[in-house]
Amino acid sequence: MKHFIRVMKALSDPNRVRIIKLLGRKELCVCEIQSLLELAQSTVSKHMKLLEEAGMVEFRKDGSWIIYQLTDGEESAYAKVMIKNLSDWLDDDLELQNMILKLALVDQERICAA
Amino acid sequence: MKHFIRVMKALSDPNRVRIIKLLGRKELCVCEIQSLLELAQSTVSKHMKLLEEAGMVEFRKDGSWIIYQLTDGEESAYAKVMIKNLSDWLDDDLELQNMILKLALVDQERICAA
DNA sequence: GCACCATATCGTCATATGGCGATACGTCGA
DNA sequence: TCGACGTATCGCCATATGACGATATGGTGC
Repeated sequence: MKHFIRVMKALSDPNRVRIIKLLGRKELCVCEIQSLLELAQSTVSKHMKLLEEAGMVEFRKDGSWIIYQLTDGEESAYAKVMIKNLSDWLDDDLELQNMILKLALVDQERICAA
Repeated sequence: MKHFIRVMKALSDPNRVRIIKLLGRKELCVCEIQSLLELAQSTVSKHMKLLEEAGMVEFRKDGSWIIYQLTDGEESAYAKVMIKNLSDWLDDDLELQNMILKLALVDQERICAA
């Protein structure tokens, strides 16, 4: 129950859902997510921590960059199913579409906040 | 996005998830849910309203009883999928198992709080 | 060592959430 | 009509949540 609730809470915030959708397209570092969502860096950092604790994202380090990607879902069945569901859902969301357009600009090089 | 968030928020509370699981077994009136979950009647009523707004439950009247059941999911694709998922999930939850045992006692007649 | 950048953590604030009791509404039976 | 029961709504409170800025941490490069 606890694990399930954690996944549901993780997906109860529009910005976190957007992060999942964006990561479905491409792995991203924190500052890119910050730039795409137009949130304070500390806010994004907190969101990523929650998503990680829910088993939905994982990260690797590249220098001082922390690069997040969706998990394969081996650790959390709930997270795995929800990631799968979300890959089909919400593609008609306008705000998300705009972010994905911006994401295309990042496609070649990392664009960070500062 | 709004609809999706509404479903996720509806499922972000353990008591509401328990209600969904119980309704998966049997339609129930508010006072039965109140008795099974051991919550105040006003609390249950509020939960049911949220679940209804998320498109997860619907109700019919039987005298002064309001009898809730899971929706068929025609109005909300998100609710439909989550109800389907939950039918397989969380069966190992102990608190839920106890409630289902109590539910068996209600199987023949309605047992209400007062 | 020192700046600089990316990220995490902390403190604070406004608002949302989940709980309760009190009360109002609606139905049924006497 | 009145009382009893089932339910909904309201007001209140404690805690959780999501946002921010300020500050700490950790890696890069000079």
